[in-house]
Amino acid sequence: MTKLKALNGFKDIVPGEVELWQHVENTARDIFARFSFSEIRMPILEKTELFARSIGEATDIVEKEMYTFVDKQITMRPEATASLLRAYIQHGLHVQKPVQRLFTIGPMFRHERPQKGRLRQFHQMDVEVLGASSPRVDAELMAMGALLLETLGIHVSLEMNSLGCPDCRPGFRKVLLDFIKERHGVLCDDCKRRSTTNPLRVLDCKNPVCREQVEEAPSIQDHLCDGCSEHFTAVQEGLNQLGVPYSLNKFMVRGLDYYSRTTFEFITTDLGAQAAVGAGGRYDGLVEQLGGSRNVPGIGFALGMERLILLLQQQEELSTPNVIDLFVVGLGEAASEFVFSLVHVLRKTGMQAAMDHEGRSLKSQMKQANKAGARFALIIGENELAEGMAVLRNMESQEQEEIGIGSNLEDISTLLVEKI
RNA sequence: GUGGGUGUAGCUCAGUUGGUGGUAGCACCUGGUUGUGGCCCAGGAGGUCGUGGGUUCAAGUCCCAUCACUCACCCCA
Repeated sequence: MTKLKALNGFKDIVPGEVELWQHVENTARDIFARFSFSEIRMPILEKTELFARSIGEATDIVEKEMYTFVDKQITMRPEATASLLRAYIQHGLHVQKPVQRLFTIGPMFRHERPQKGRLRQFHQMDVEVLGASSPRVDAELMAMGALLLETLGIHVSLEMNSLGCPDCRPGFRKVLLDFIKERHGVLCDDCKRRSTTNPLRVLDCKNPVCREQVEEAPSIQDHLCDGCSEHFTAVQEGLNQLGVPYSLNKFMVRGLDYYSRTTFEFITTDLGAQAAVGAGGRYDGLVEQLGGSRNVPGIGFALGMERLILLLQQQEELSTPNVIDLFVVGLGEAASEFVFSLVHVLRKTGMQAAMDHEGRSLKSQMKQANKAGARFALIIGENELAEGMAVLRNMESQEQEEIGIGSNLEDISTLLVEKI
């Protein structure tokens, strides 16, 4: 029989590792709550059309990376924003509150070749603000992301750009295309292709030759319309006011079609080829494009959880040893049976209690208690059982005392809660 | 889709010019203590050497194929 394994690009998160995930999630939930975000959870399957309409028909994600049930026209979400907006529109959340602040945490699916920090099922923490157009919200959101990463102890840099809007981007695109045409011959093959598919992408090519060529390229920041320009300036002022360090990157482009104006990335150099641990931006036309009300601006970003975890793991081996309250040792069949009942009563009172079910020796059970991180061990053998007492050992101080135990388990439980 | 690297115990890895699979480390079990954990010591268990073919008296080692994993390109969190 062939061994069954998880699919390529799909990973189990096992005990010892899952604690780190919980830590990241708990920290995020705490910070999101401080910024008045509410959680929303959406299904993983959506109509294929939703992603085609939001992310863009011509993007790599939609063209070749989606897990789609072709016969049913449904797709496992490759990102969260589209689903979240669908839910927002479907439930008329804009009516309940003019500004909705929402976050969601969960798995996303893209059929790419896996590599470091990139999986086929990966997890994102996704944050969106709907109905707010103020540049202060852009700054506030970036400040929240920066605070979360800082709280987690992850060192990144924040880079920002503006992609303009449907009014000014086409103009810049033309200027850029002219610039590219002049150097078309020396650009790499990928960029030759990009110059027709998505010229803005040429700006962030990693090829050294292209980089050099593009150094002198026109900056979109010089071609913004008045509205976009004012917004861009105000976002920077907001970041300055909040003391959030950032740098402007005129080469930064985003891969999804829906972005407008502000875009940003939290960047690291410690993840191999994967630079972005988080990225996002404004998408003012998207709600309307998906059939929602007009003039509902939006902005949001996503953090890649696997990437955060990788960074935390390589920054320091932080081990969170498990700790329990009490390990109850039972020696002999009669004592074990008694302990079986006692442990359950202890657990009902809220105590983290454990025992051995294999009838092992005292020494072995003490080892288990130690490994489980028990603060106390309660030893009950045949003698103790007969005499109505037990030995309570403080595992750290090694002090032990005899306590009287009757047949009433609740009384024993109460006594132990006092002692421990 | 394209290119590179790696497959030996649950994990991390040795394995020489081809000559019997490692007293290796971590983890696990038992004992050293008639009923007391961590440290130490002794012992034990654990393997189709990824899989299939080929060369050879002999293959973990050389050759071919295949699968898996991994890193990178593309793209993205």
